Amino acid sequence: MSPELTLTPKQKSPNGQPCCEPVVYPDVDRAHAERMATIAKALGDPIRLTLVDVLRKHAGKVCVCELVPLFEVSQSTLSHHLKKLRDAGIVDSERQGLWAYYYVNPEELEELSGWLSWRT
Amino acid sequence: MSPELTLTPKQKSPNGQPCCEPVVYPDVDRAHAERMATIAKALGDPIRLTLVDVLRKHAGKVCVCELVPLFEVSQSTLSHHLKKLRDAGIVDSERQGLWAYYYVNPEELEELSGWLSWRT
DNA sequence: CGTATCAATTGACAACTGTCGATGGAACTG
DNA sequence: CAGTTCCATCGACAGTTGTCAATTGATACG
Repeated sequence: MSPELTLTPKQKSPNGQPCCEPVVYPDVDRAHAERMATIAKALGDPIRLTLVDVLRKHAGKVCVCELVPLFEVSQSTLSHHLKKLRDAGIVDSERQGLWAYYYVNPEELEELSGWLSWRT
Repeated sequence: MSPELTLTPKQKSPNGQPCCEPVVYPDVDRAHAERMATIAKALGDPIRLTLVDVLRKHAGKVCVCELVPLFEVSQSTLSHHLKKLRDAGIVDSERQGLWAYYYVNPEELEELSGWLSWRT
């Protein structure tokens, strides 16, 4: 399964020398990696990932009061998760009277999505 | 920018009633969400995300001693990050003499990648 | 054998996370 | 105005995270 390109077999380097020079470098720069890691971190909790799933599959805005009963956590915990998603830019919300409606910003997922589905 | 489907405008529910029934449900089940969240969490740090980038773009196995100088953290911190990636199943390693070679398990990224690139 | 090298593990520590119950503020109802 | 409802925020708390320096264990060299 693992790629079987025979790599340059390492030799022990002479005494006092570091073992090797770096021969590989990242393709993503630091800012790029930080933005994507922020998004990934926000998705790194089952509740938040499911929230994004619900909001994304439902084309439109969803009231918080419909989201709360989907999970077995308190209302304040859910509010906290929604805030994390907002802070990461993945979702946004809008107040209408008593209710708060949430929706996904699909563009914010694109960078990570593109990187993740990179092929050869 | 935001989807402008006019949602069923909510009415205040009669006293003592909850505001609404949930009308939306997740498409992902709990186990599915947990697996993907585990992967996302592992990618939720810039160093780990960059490590995966390096390992993935380099078709083959990369020696830890080449990875360490790419980042401004100590060897033990990098080892810790590699362990997290291993624990999540994203990478695997192989010892050869003194050296440890790491490589990506691309299949482990597919589930999250597929979910993330979902369209309408 | 003794020394050097690479990488994993340990222990420590501050920072952050997920959770809850309680509180607060805005907006609607009567 | 007084009472309700929805949702965000606060304070607390145990658990996890990212980091380092120091140690350990395996392997190689002379």
